[in-house]
Amino acid sequence: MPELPEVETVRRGLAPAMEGTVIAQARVNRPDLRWPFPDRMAERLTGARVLQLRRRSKYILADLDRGETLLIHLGMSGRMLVSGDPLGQFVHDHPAPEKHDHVVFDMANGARITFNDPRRFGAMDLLETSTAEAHPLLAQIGPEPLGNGFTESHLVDALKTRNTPIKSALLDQKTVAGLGNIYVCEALFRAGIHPVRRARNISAKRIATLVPIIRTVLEDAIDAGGSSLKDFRQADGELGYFQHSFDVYGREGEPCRTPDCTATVQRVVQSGRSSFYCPSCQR
DNA sequence: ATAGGCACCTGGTGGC
DNA sequence: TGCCACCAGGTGCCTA
Repeated sequence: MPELPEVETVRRGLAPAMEGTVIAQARVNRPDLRWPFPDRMAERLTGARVLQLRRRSKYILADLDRGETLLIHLGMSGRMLVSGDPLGQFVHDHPAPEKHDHVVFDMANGARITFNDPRRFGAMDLLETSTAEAHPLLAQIGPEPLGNGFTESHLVDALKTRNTPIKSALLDQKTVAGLGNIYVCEALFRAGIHPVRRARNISAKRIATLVPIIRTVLEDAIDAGGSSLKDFRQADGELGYFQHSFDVYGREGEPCRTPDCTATVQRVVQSGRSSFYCPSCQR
């Protein structure tokens, strides 16, 4: 479930097993995910110490002590399983290898990180740390929604000329980083904005309301994900997989959750993807 | 420059 | 049980 909150949850789950620790051995079980891995990736990772795990949009960035940064994207189906952690914080024993385990890091502290991705829309690359932000995959991305750069004036300016549905404009990572199909639907519901409306036709005042709403939607989801980390030991160890209660996403035909609203959640397909909304609350 | 559609890939679900 | 159509949390690339 990798939108920003899930990626942040994964980052937080990986941090205690990886930060400050040497990658004793990195192994790759195939030559590529969405793209070929960089040259000699396993060799370049093996023996490197992870200084810090960062997140930019839906990317995880692992800064290494060799001046390189490992970039990780989970795509649609990517998972990071932590096992064998000596602190007993995660799945204790290494589970049997599974289909689609593409990359494995054995850490010097005994932890094992397994990257599993059935659809292989995920990616890994190695960047020079000092110029990481200039990487083509990162350079065009808009402000972090939980950072200082995501302001009402930014969003108003970014959307006032966009002749595309507000749903599409918010999915565009140049507008704001990290939103995906679920949280755009949820944010538009909370803002009372119909997903099909053209962005430039929505008043600046209404667009401005989206800023705190987007922040809150994402923070709520991160809080929910973070709490699920506590369940790791007895759970099956699936990092980044947690329950979340949605107002509209995936609820086609079910009643709107707004008090006194009698409408049912509708689904409309926009550029090939489902949008869920309440036709009464969202205009 | 911007907008829309396609492609990449596997697995789960529901209908016949 | 088998087969098939359809759906899924992302995003780069190609075309108008």
